[in-house]
Amino acid sequence: MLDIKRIRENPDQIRHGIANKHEKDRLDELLALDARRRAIIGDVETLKNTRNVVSQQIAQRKKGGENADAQIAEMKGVSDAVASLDAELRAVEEQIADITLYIPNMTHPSVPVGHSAAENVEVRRWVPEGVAGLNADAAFPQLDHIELGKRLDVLDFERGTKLSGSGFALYMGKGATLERALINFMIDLHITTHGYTEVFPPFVVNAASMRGTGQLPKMAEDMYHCEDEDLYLIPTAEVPITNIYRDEIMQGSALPLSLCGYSACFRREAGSYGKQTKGFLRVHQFNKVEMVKFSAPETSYDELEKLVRDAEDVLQALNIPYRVLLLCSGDTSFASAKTYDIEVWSPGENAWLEASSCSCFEDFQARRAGIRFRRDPHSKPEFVHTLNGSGLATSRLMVSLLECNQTVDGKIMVPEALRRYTGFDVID
RNA sequence: GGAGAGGUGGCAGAGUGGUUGAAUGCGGCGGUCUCGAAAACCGUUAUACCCGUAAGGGUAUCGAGAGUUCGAAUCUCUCCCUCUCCGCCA
Repeated sequence: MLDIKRIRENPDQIRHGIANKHEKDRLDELLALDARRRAIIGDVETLKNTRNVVSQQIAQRKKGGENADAQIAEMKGVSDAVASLDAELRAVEEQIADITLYIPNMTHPSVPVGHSAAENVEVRRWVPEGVAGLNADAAFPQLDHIELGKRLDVLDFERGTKLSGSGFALYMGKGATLERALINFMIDLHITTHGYTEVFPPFVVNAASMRGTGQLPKMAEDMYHCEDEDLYLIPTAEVPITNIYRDEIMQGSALPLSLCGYSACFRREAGSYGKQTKGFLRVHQFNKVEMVKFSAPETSYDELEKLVRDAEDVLQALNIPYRVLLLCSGDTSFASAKTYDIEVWSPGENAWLEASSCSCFEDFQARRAGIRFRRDPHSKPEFVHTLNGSGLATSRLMVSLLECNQTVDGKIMVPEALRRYTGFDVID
């Protein structure tokens, strides 16, 4: 959510920002409502002031045994006027909220303006020696993760579908162990060498939390919803972890605060038919370790760079080839001001797969969620800047991990760094 | 699922329908005292919005909403949430 004052004072800038993200522009309507709102407030507060003053006088007169019928009659009219103005004000404010909740965050000046993924900018890539399709020819035919998973009996997409429907994976044997090892490895790396505090959040949250991080109202169709309780399955641990401090005022000395946690992630992926859907490429439930930061405004972009490096560290430790993209405005999500995607290499698909998305939201989420901080015990509360990034999602990572480490005889070598977590060196 | 209790400031906890934005205590901040600290004492300590260059002024907020009233933290109704006990259960 943007500050209404900022919109009022820089309408052209906001108009550009909305256009850059290809969202609907309802600014004229909004500005008219805003003007109406302030006019009503001026009127109604004057009336309320008279009411308060005269009510005091009535109390005084009654105390002194005087008659106050004239004042009481007068105030009856005032109260009626207040009631009708208040009703109109509420209606106007509702309309304002309806519009502002759909205004996207403005992108940072360093974000290239563009329409689609084609205009994203690769900022760097990290590729170890001998990667098939990138800096070497394949020495043998590269199997994809589905084939590998089936042959080694570690991934069973057919039975996952039987259990829950398409888009639900079933890990078996060493595949299940590898998944668990990966999660533990990533969390340990972040909490021991990157300074994060571990969190284990609920996987189901209320509507207020979803509104706080921006999933609601816009993304309602993409989420699993429990009707009876009006609760939502989280699409990412960003939601519960960012909302930990919703409607709170943090101490400035606590910033920047870095949290990280694992969660299962649930996404309906409504309307994604026809996109890459096989195997792990697009699933309704996957595992992810999420990093979340709360920062003072002046350091948030430094924190974003660190966040990306923290995610990259995971991939380098696992020897997985990747590239980092700076997303163009049109590909940057609704709530984000600047986003880097990290894509891992899939020899089986001969393509890059998005495995992480690291974003700075500036105060966009903080405004919605009411997350503030005080620089000093006496200073005014200010909104924090929030950031988050996957560190990382295991499903796409698993694709790359299996495919990049396959051997000519169809086994998979476990990366060195993971072995103390898996307890085995090879899947065969 | 059954029965009960309760939601007031950072926390604890008062509050006959009329200077109650709200007593008191704790905590926080500033100060006095001290070589320094503790203790004690004094002072101070909510947020949002509107008008205003500012100084300042105004309005709202005691879980949420509606009602009664000239006037509601206080009375009525509805809803939400939390807690306790019983039942069930990983």
